[in-house]
This record gives sequence, structure tokens and C-alpha cells, in this order.
Amino acid sequence: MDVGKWKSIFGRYEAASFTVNKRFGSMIKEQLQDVLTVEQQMTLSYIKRFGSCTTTELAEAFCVQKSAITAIVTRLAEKGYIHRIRDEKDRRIVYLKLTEEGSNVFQWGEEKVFEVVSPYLKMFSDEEIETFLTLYEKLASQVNEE
Amino acid sequence: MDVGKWKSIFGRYEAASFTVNKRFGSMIKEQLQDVLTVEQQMTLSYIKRFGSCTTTELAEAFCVQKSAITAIVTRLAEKGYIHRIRDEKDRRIVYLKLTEEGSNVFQWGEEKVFEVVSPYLKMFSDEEIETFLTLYEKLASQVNEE
DNA sequence: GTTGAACAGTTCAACTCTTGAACTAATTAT
DNA sequence: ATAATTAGTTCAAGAGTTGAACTGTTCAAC
Repeated sequence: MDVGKWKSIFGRYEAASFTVNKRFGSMIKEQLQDVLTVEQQMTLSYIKRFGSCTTTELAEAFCVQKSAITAIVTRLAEKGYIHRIRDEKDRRIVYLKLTEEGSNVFQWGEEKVFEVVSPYLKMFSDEEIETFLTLYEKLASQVNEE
Repeated sequence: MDVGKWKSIFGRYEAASFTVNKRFGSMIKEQLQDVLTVEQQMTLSYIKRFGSCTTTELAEAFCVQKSAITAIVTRLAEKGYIHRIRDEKDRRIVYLKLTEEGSNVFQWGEEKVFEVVSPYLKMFSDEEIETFLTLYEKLASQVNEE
């Protein structure tokens, strides 16, 4: 019931996320120049966080087909940012790890993204940012339960 | 000062937005089937909201080059969802309008997106959702000031 | 009035990302 | 041993994007 209320809330969410995503996306892309694409930076980030991971894991985390990950990883490997290492026990599995250079490039990119995003986060009061993040994280964890 | 605090806040924001964007994006894409892409739906949405608009306007709103908009609009026009109408006074300008069919398809798509997103918004209390949206909108408006 | 700058939009080649189907190779189940 | 499953890749096709070059139109300065 009260469909109108939810349509209105949905509309507000839609508008805010559209603006934030498009603007941040564009600014981040600009900062990463021709060194990395946004998807490539996120891929390095994921591998960095877990130390190493598989194509299948990345595909699930990014909500895409495995072949999409293969393409991204191949480009990153060609640039020398990623190693492919076969599991010795189960030789179907390929572990992805950052190279030294990949780790450095990721660090550089992460700093660029930080420089884009953090000025806007700093416009909030401590209480506001904590409240906002808590609710955003709640949304994320709910969306994450499939 | 206190760089660590902001790195931590940034990290939380990054993680939450990654999850929400990837999951919602994937679910919305699935719902829109082969009828519309997410970008196409957003394009119809923008035109619907303003009644009519130009390539330049869309390029600014979407933070992309005008040639990217031309490509999307061409595909939508080929499907019969958009009309291109030249301004009689300034013949450089092309107004984009939804056709009857375009309007219907947009309505259908918007309902699909609503069905994906609204269940998650409904998991929040009235107060939470209001707080969250207010802060998200504040972020959006700050990001929007170029 | 003519000329040149600016503007709106399109075209094109090149690239990234994505899907889905077909495939290889390895492991597991029956 | 055979069949099913799993991990990953390859490939063709299509969407979205950029940036440069282009058409056509308007406007400003001389």
C-alpha cells in the first residue's frame, strides 16, 4: 500500500545515484588517464584485497560472465600487472596475483580515486558521514544476500 | 590531518557503492531483458523527464562526449522509441522526443527497475530511508557543482 | 555584407566491456 | 569406465566510449 510514497522514494534514490555515479565515474576515469580503466582498477583492487583470487570469484563479485573477466585479466596481464598461476593440486584453477608493477599501479590509481572522492566526503560532518555509511552499508549487505 | 580516518571512510564508501552498483546493475539489466540496455533506459528517462532535450544536454548530464549520445540515440531511433526534430529557428539544434511507443517502453522499463530496487528500500524504516536519501541527495548536489 | 570563430550534431576508427555459445582440460560422481 | 560437473578460455557480435575530422548553421567583428 501507499505505492505513491514508494514511487517518490524510488525516484529520489534513482536521481541521486544517477548523479553521483555518472559524475564520480567521469572524474575517476579522467584521473586514471590512459593507465587504467575503471573496471581494471576495480579488478586490481579486488585481487589486492584478497591477495589472490580466481576468475570465477571475480565474475561473481562483479556480476558478469567469466568470459568478461578473462578479457579484463588478459589486458591487465599483457600490461604486466597480473600473474596467472595454476593450482598444482587442482589444475583447472588459475590464481590471479598482482605483480610488483601491478601493485604499484593499483596504489597509484587508488590514490587518484581517493583524491576524487574524499573532498566530497569531507563536506559532511562526522555524524552525517557515519550515519550515511552505516545506512549505505546496510543497503549493500541486503542487496548482497541473493 | 588524520589521513587514516578518511582512508577508512573512503574504503567503506568504495566497498558499499561497489556492491550496490554491481548488484543493482546486474539485476536491472536482467529485468530489462533484450528490450533496452541500462543506458538506453536512462536516456529515455531523461528525455521523458524534460519532455524533450538535445544531444548536448544529454552528454553533459551523462558526462560523456556528444558522439556517445549520438550512438545511443541512433539505436533508440532505429527501434522507433525516439524522434529527432530540428529546431526551425536555429537549425543546428535537434530536439529529441519520445514516440508513443518509446513512452510505453520507458514506462515498462521504469516499472521493472522499480521492482528491482524498491524491495530493498522497503527494508529500511521511514526514518532511515529519509535520512539516507537526504544525505545521498546532499552528496549528489555537492558532486553536481562543477 | 563578408569572413572567421563558435556551436550543434554526426561520422568514423579504434578500443573496452559484455554476453552467450562452443570449446579444452581437469576433476568428481555413479 | 563413463558421464556429469567444474574452471577457464576463445570467439563473434553488439553496446558504449573517445577523439578527431567533418557538415551545416549561427553569430560577431570588421
